[in-house]
Amino acid sequence: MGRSVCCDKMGLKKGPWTPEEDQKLLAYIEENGHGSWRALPSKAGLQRCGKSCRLRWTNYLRPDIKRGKFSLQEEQTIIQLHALLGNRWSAIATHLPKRTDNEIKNYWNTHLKKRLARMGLDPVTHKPKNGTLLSSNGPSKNAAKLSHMAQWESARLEAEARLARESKIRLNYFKHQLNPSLSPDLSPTKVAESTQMKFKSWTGSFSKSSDAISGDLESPTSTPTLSDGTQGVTSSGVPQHSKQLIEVKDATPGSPDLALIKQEGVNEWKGLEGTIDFEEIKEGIGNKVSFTASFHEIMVPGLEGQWYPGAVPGSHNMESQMEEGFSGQLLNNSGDRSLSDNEDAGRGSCEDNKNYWNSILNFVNSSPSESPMF
DNA sequence: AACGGATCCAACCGCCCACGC
DNA sequence: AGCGTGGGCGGTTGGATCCGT
Repeated sequence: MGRSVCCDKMGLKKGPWTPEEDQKLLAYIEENGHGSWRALPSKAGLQRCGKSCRLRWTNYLRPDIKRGKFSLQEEQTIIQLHALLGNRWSAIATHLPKRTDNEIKNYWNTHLKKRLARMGLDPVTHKPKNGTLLSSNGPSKNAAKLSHMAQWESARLEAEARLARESKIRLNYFKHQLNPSLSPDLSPTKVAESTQMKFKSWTGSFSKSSDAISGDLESPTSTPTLSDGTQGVTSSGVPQHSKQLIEVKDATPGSPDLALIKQEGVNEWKGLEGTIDFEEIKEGIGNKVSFTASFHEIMVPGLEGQWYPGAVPGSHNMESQMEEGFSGQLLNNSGDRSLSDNEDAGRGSCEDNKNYWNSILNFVNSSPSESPMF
């Protein structure tokens, strides 16, 4: 497999970046985007390799990076996730908004790892080194429980991470709906191709007068019918078009929010839990404006091959929910989960789980002045 | 003040994987 | 199928800074 020629062999600069280099890189990316990292340095007038530029951008210059001291909450998140995921810094970083994997990795290596070691916990396994910590039932039994819980949590986190990725893609998709020029690669088809998602999609034209939209919708194409009577999804994720949607109201052109729709043969209105993409304004006559629109209801996979609407029901702040939701739920649920999970799973193990995290966090939360270990 | 060890963290290195040809 | 390339990831390095003696 080919390997890119490293920087020094090409006579390119290495080492710390100067403010001038940062400025050049920032200015170029702000104007052109990064595109191909390999081609970027010459275009931006930098004597650096593309990889160095990419790292500098992703770890330092990117505008959505939070720098500075880690909060207590962030520390807790890192410790919890590291216990479950190990050194998978990028996976951990997905749960810490605005922190880079490199920063988290450094913080772990320089602060948290040592702190755990001082507390008598193995930084790799997060288990007591001598088997005495947290032990009320005997070291071996406790260790077995911890291992078992860690396996469950790890599996659960894998699923969480997958959902988080999908939500991120969905978020980008909504952003694409708002401003396609910012994210040209996030068309419905491309998004669906890149993840386990499908789109119910309708296309039609209608007119708007005053604040409401109503009118007939017609479809340019025919589509397969699903078993539940809804329309237009292909397994490949390529949107199909439907004749089913016949009326629309309470929708705002350009808005990704909810709309009320009524399907053929159905009397009641229902909220479209997806996004509405108004493609063009065709004409305006008096106070009436006609639109050509396409509607995409995002479907995400559930268990046993079922598909569910992917939007957040009733949400009027979909974006913030998707950005904060999973990591927030993850953390908040670490204790509450024990009360809401399937009771057949065993309340005792849930309590152990809660105690496990509490015990870790109690130690971590203890300031040096409060703990004899520091 | 000077020195040396400890700590921090930006940056680099090397491996891996996905993708296109 | 094999190769070249781009990019992501985790591990490591080394210069800068801090801190104790």
